[in-house]
Amino acid sequence: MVAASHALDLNLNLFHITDDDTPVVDVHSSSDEEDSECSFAKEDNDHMVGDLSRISKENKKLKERLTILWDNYTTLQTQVKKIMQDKEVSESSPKKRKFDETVQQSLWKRLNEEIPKSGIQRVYVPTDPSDKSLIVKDGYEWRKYGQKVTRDNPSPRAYYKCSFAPTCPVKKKVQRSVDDAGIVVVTYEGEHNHKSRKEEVTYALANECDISTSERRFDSPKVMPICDEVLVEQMATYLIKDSKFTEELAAAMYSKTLKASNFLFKVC
DNA sequence: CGATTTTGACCGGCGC
DNA sequence: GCGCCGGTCAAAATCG
Repeated sequence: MVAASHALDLNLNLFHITDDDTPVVDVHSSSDEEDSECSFAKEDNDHMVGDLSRISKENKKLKERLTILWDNYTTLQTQVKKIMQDKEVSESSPKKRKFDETVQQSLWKRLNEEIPKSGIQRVYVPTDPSDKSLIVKDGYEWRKYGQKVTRDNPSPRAYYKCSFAPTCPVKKKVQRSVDDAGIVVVTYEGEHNHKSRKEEVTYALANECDISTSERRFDSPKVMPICDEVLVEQMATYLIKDSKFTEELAAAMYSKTLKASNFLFKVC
Protein backbone atom coordinates (compact mmCIF):
# COMPACT_ATOMS: atom_id res chain seq x y z
CA MET A 1 0.00 0.00 0.00
CA VAL A 2 3.00 2.18 0.46
CA ALA A 3 3.63 2.01 -3.26
CA ALA A 4 -0.01 2.76 -4.04
CA SER A 5 -0.18 5.80 -1.79
CA HIS A 6 3.05 7.05 -3.28
CA ALA A 7 1.73 6.51 -6.77
CA LEU A 8 -1.20 8.79 -5.95
CA ASP A 9 0.96 11.40 -4.38
CA LEU A 10 0.71 14.43 -6.63
CA ASN A 11 3.33 16.29 -4.68
CA LEU A 12 6.12 16.51 -7.21
CA ASN A 13 8.39 18.25 -4.70
CA LEU A 14 8.73 21.20 -7.03
CA PHE A 15 8.17 23.32 -3.95
CA HIS A 16 8.55 22.57 -0.34
CA ILE A 17 5.14 22.18 1.29
CA THR A 18 4.85 22.43 5.03
CA ASP A 19 2.89 20.10 7.28
CA ASP A 20 -0.11 22.39 7.41
CA ASP A 21 -0.33 22.25 3.63
CA THR A 22 0.76 25.84 3.21
CA PRO A 23 3.14 26.01 0.30
CA VAL A 24 6.34 27.86 0.97
CA VAL A 25 7.42 29.75 -2.11
CA ASP A 26 10.63 31.69 -2.08
CA VAL A 27 9.44 34.96 -3.68
CA HIS A 28 12.15 37.55 -4.12
CA SER A 29 11.47 40.98 -2.64
CA SER A 30 11.12 43.56 -5.38
CA SER A 31 12.04 47.23 -5.54
CA ASP A 32 9.61 50.05 -6.43
CA GLU A 33 10.91 50.29 -9.99
CA GLU A 34 10.16 46.67 -10.52
CA ASP A 35 6.65 46.93 -9.05
CA SER A 36 4.86 47.69 -12.29
CA GLU A 37 6.83 45.07 -14.15
CA CYS A 38 6.40 42.43 -11.47
CA SER A 39 2.79 43.12 -10.50
CA PHE A 40 1.66 40.56 -13.04
CA ALA A 41 4.18 37.98 -11.82
CA LYS A 42 3.20 38.61 -8.21
CA GLU A 43 -0.48 38.14 -9.04
CA ASP A 44 0.41 34.97 -10.89
CA ASN A 45 2.37 33.74 -7.88
CA ASP A 46 -0.64 34.35 -5.64
CA HIS A 47 -2.72 32.27 -8.03
CA MET A 48 -0.10 29.58 -7.97
CA VAL A 49 0.04 29.52 -4.19
CA GLY A 50 -3.72 29.15 -4.11
CA ASP A 51 -3.67 26.38 -6.68
CA LEU A 52 -0.91 24.54 -4.86
CA SER A 53 -2.84 24.78 -1.64
CA ARG A 54 -5.94 23.40 -3.35
CA ILE A 55 -3.98 20.57 -4.98
CA SER A 56 -2.39 19.68 -1.66
CA LYS A 57 -5.84 19.44 -0.08
CA GLU A 58 -7.09 17.27 -2.94
CA ASN A 59 -4.01 15.10 -2.54
CA LYS A 60 -4.74 14.72 1.15
CA LYS A 61 -8.36 13.79 0.44
CA LEU A 62 -7.26 11.14 -2.07
CA LYS A 63 -4.90 9.67 0.51
CA GLU A 64 -7.72 9.56 3.06
CA ARG A 65 -10.02 7.85 0.57
CA LEU A 66 -7.35 5.27 -0.21
CA THR A 67 -6.83 4.62 3.50
CA ILE A 68 -10.58 4.08 3.95
CA LEU A 69 -10.61 1.75 0.95
CA TRP A 70 -7.73 -0.25 2.39
CA ASP A 71 -9.40 -0.48 5.80
CA ASN A 72 -12.58 -1.75 4.15
CA TYR A 73 -10.56 -4.36 2.31
CA THR A 74 -8.83 -5.63 5.46
CA THR A 75 -12.18 -5.77 7.26
CA LEU A 76 -13.69 -7.72 4.37
CA GLN A 77 -10.73 -10.09 4.30
CA THR A 78 -11.14 -10.78 8.02
CA GLN A 79 -14.83 -11.51 7.48
CA VAL A 80 -14.06 -13.85 4.59
CA LYS A 81 -11.54 -15.76 6.72
CA LYS A 82 -14.17 -16.10 9.44
CA ILE A 83 -16.71 -17.37 6.89
CA MET A 84 -14.16 -19.92 5.65
CA GLN A 85 -13.59 -21.15 9.20
CA ASP A 86 -17.36 -21.39 9.76
CA LYS A 87 -17.71 -23.23 6.49
CA GLU A 88 -15.13 -25.82 7.54
CA VAL A 89 -16.99 -26.36 10.81
CA SER A 90 -20.36 -26.61 9.04
CA GLU A 91 -19.14 -29.31 6.68
CA SER A 92 -20.36 -31.91 9.17
CA SER A 93 -23.91 -30.73 8.42
CA PRO A 94 -24.84 -31.22 4.73
CA LYS A 95 -27.97 -29.03 4.96
CA LYS A 96 -26.07 -26.11 6.45
CA ARG A 97 -23.26 -26.58 3.95
CA LYS A 98 -25.72 -26.33 1.05
CA PHE A 99 -27.13 -23.12 2.51
CA ASP A 100 -23.70 -21.61 3.07
CA GLU A 101 -22.58 -22.46 -0.45
CA THR A 102 -25.59 -20.65 -1.88
CA VAL A 103 -25.08 -17.59 0.29
CA GLN A 104 -21.37 -17.40 -0.31
CA GLN A 105 -21.35 -18.27 -3.99
CA SER A 106 -21.61 -14.71 -5.27
CA LEU A 107 -19.10 -13.49 -2.70
CA TRP A 108 -16.53 -16.12 -3.57
CA LYS A 109 -16.99 -15.53 -7.27
CA ARG A 110 -15.46 -12.10 -6.85
CA LEU A 111 -12.94 -12.72 -4.14
CA ASN A 112 -9.68 -14.57 -4.02
CA GLU A 113 -10.30 -18.15 -3.28
CA GLU A 114 -7.80 -20.27 -1.45
CA ILE A 115 -8.21 -24.00 -1.21
CA PRO A 116 -6.67 -24.94 2.11
CA LYS A 117 -3.98 -27.59 2.41
CA SER A 118 -3.54 -28.04 -1.36
CA GLY A 119 -1.72 -24.71 -1.76
CA ILE A 120 -4.00 -23.76 -4.63
CA GLN A 121 -5.14 -20.18 -4.84
CA ARG A 122 -7.67 -18.83 -7.29
CA VAL A 123 -7.75 -15.17 -8.23
CA TYR A 124 -10.32 -13.37 -10.37
CA VAL A 125 -8.81 -10.49 -12.33
CA PRO A 126 -10.96 -8.01 -14.27
CA THR A 127 -9.56 -7.41 -17.76
CA ASP A 128 -10.60 -5.99 -21.08
CA PRO A 129 -12.87 -8.62 -22.73
CA SER A 130 -11.47 -7.70 -26.16
CA ASP A 131 -7.93 -8.43 -24.98
CA LYS A 132 -7.21 -11.99 -26.08
CA SER A 133 -3.78 -12.25 -24.43
CA LEU A 134 -3.80 -14.26 -21.23
CA ILE A 135 -1.21 -12.10 -19.50
CA VAL A 136 -1.76 -11.24 -15.85
CA LYS A 137 0.84 -9.07 -14.15
CA ASP A 138 1.31 -10.21 -10.58
CA GLY A 139 4.88 -9.20 -9.84
CA TYR A 140 6.44 -12.54 -10.71
CA GLU A 141 8.13 -13.69 -13.91
CA TRP A 142 6.42 -16.56 -15.72
CA ARG A 143 7.33 -18.83 -18.61
CA LYS A 144 4.49 -20.19 -20.70
CA TYR A 145 4.80 -23.91 -21.38
CA GLY A 146 1.46 -24.84 -22.83
CA GLN A 147 -1.99 -23.85 -23.93
CA LYS A 148 -5.12 -25.95 -24.18
CA VAL A 149 -8.78 -25.53 -25.01
CA THR A 150 -10.73 -27.27 -22.28
CA ARG A 151 -14.12 -28.91 -22.65
CA ASP A 152 -16.02 -26.68 -20.24
CA ASN A 153 -14.71 -23.37 -21.60
CA PRO A 154 -14.30 -22.19 -25.23
CA SER A 155 -11.49 -19.80 -24.32
CA PRO A 156 -8.01 -21.41 -24.14
CA ARG A 157 -6.23 -22.11 -20.87
CA ALA A 158 -2.60 -21.02 -20.66
CA TYR A 159 -0.09 -22.86 -18.47
CA TYR A 160 2.79 -20.99 -16.86
CA LYS A 161 5.75 -21.96 -14.71
CA CYS A 162 7.61 -19.53 -12.48
CA SER A 163 10.79 -18.41 -14.26
CA PHE A 164 12.76 -19.47 -11.19
CA ALA A 165 11.80 -23.07 -12.00
CA PRO A 166 13.10 -25.69 -11.22
CA THR A 167 14.15 -23.82 -8.05
CA CYS A 168 10.61 -22.48 -7.65
CA PRO A 169 7.82 -25.05 -8.00
CA VAL A 170 4.97 -22.59 -8.56
CA LYS A 171 2.72 -22.97 -11.59
CA LYS A 172 -0.27 -20.99 -12.71
CA LYS A 173 -3.16 -21.50 -15.08
CA VAL A 174 -4.84 -18.55 -16.75
CA GLN A 175 -8.23 -18.80 -18.42
CA ARG A 176 -11.02 -16.39 -19.20
CA SER A 177 -14.12 -17.00 -17.10
CA VAL A 178 -16.84 -18.95 -18.88
CA ASP A 179 -19.51 -16.75 -17.23
CA ASP A 180 -17.88 -13.36 -17.70
CA ALA A 181 -15.47 -12.61 -20.56
CA GLY A 182 -14.26 -9.59 -18.62
CA ILE A 183 -12.89 -11.79 -15.85
CA VAL A 184 -9.72 -13.84 -16.07
CA VAL A 185 -9.38 -16.73 -13.64
CA VAL A 186 -5.82 -17.29 -12.44
CA THR A 187 -5.10 -20.49 -10.52
CA TYR A 188 -1.82 -20.60 -8.60
CA GLU A 189 -0.33 -23.89 -7.44
CA GLY A 190 2.41 -24.00 -4.80
CA GLU A 191 4.28 -21.30 -2.99
CA HIS A 192 7.16 -19.16 -4.22
CA ASN A 193 10.47 -19.78 -2.49
CA HIS A 194 11.78 -16.35 -3.50
CA LYS A 195 10.70 -12.72 -3.55
CA SER A 196 8.78 -11.17 -6.41
CA ARG A 197 10.36 -8.28 -8.30
CA LYS A 198 7.92 -5.89 -6.61
CA GLU A 199 8.88 -7.17 -3.18
CA GLU A 200 12.55 -6.74 -4.02
CA VAL A 201 11.93 -3.17 -5.20
CA THR A 202 9.83 -2.39 -2.11
CA TYR A 203 12.50 -3.90 0.11
CA ALA A 204 15.26 -1.92 -1.61
CA LEU A 205 13.25 1.31 -1.39
CA ALA A 206 12.47 0.72 2.27
CA ASN A 207 16.16 0.30 2.98
CA GLU A 208 17.12 3.36 0.94
CA CYS A 209 14.41 5.78 1.97
CA ASP A 210 13.49 6.92 5.42
CA ILE A 211 9.80 6.15 5.32
CA SER A 212 8.08 7.26 8.50
CA THR A 213 6.25 4.55 10.43
CA SER A 214 3.03 6.57 10.33
CA GLU A 215 3.02 6.35 6.55
CA ARG A 216 3.88 2.66 6.56
CA ARG A 217 0.72 0.59 6.53
CA PHE A 218 2.52 -2.72 7.06
CA ASP A 219 4.71 -3.87 9.90
CA SER A 220 7.26 -4.97 7.34
CA PRO A 221 7.51 -3.89 3.73
CA LYS A 222 9.35 -7.07 2.81
CA VAL A 223 6.33 -9.33 2.55
CA MET A 224 3.28 -8.53 0.49
CA PRO A 225 1.05 -11.55 -0.08
CA ILE A 226 0.22 -12.32 -3.68
CA CYS A 227 -3.47 -11.53 -3.18
CA ASP A 228 -2.52 -8.07 -1.87
CA GLU A 229 -0.39 -7.41 -4.93
CA VAL A 230 -3.26 -8.41 -7.15
CA LEU A 231 -5.60 -6.21 -5.15
CA VAL A 232 -3.31 -3.22 -5.60
CA GLU A 233 -3.19 -3.95 -9.34
CA GLN A 234 -6.98 -4.17 -9.40
CA MET A 235 -7.36 -0.91 -7.48
CA ALA A 236 -4.95 0.82 -9.84
CA THR A 237 -6.81 -0.59 -12.86
CA TYR A 238 -10.12 0.51 -11.37
CA LEU A 239 -8.87 4.06 -10.73
CA ILE A 240 -7.30 4.32 -14.19
CA LYS A 241 -10.59 3.25 -15.78
CA ASP A 242 -12.39 5.98 -13.82
CA SER A 243 -12.39 8.77 -16.42
CA LYS A 244 -13.20 11.41 -13.78
CA PHE A 245 -10.22 10.34 -11.69
CA THR A 246 -7.81 10.31 -14.62
CA GLU A 247 -9.12 13.67 -15.87
CA GLU A 248 -8.65 15.25 -12.46
CA LEU A 249 -5.24 13.64 -12.09
CA ALA A 250 -4.11 14.82 -15.51
CA ALA A 251 -5.49 18.32 -14.90
CA ALA A 252 -3.80 18.54 -11.51
CA MET A 253 -0.45 17.35 -12.88
CA TYR A 254 -0.69 19.61 -15.93
CA SER A 255 -1.63 22.62 -13.82
CA LYS A 256 1.13 21.97 -11.32
CA THR A 257 3.83 21.38 -13.93
CA LEU A 258 2.79 24.41 -15.98
CA LYS A 259 2.75 26.72 -12.95
CA ALA A 260 6.10 25.42 -11.81
CA SER A 261 7.74 25.92 -15.19
CA ASN A 262 6.27 29.45 -15.43
CA PHE A 263 7.53 30.26 -11.97
CA LEU A 264 11.02 28.95 -12.66
CA PHE A 265 11.12 30.84 -15.96
CA LYS A 266 10.22 34.12 -14.22
CA VAL A 267 12.66 33.58 -11.37
CA CYS A 268 15.45 32.87 -13.82
C1' DC B 1 21.88 -15.77 -30.53
C1' DG B 2 19.56 -16.70 -26.37
C1' DA B 3 15.03 -16.35 -24.36
C1' DT B 4 10.33 -16.96 -24.93
C1' DT B 5 6.12 -18.49 -27.20
C1' DT B 6 3.52 -21.58 -30.06
C1' DT B 7 1.57 -25.84 -31.01
C1' DG B 8 1.12 -30.66 -32.04
C1' DA B 9 2.43 -34.96 -29.79
C1' DC B 10 2.54 -37.56 -25.88
C1' DC B 11 1.35 -39.27 -21.16
C1' DG B 12 -1.40 -40.67 -17.30
C1' DG B 13 -5.73 -40.70 -14.75
C1' DC B 14 -10.47 -41.78 -14.94
C1' DG B 15 -14.95 -43.58 -16.33
C1' DC B 16 -17.37 -46.86 -19.06
C1' DG C 1 -9.10 -52.17 -23.28
C1' DC C 2 -10.65 -47.95 -25.16
C1' DG C 3 -11.65 -43.23 -25.50
C1' DC C 4 -11.78 -38.79 -23.38
C1' DC C 5 -9.61 -35.09 -21.17
C1' DG C 6 -6.33 -32.21 -18.61
C1' DG C 7 -1.63 -31.47 -18.17
C1' DT C 8 3.19 -31.55 -19.87
C1' DC C 9 6.92 -31.95 -23.20
C1' DA C 10 9.76 -30.45 -26.79
C1' DA C 11 10.81 -28.99 -31.49
C1' DA C 12 9.96 -25.16 -34.36
C1' DA C 13 8.96 -20.42 -34.77
C1' DT C 14 9.29 -15.85 -33.20
C1' DC C 15 11.15 -11.96 -30.80
C1' DG C 16 14.35 -8.55 -28.94
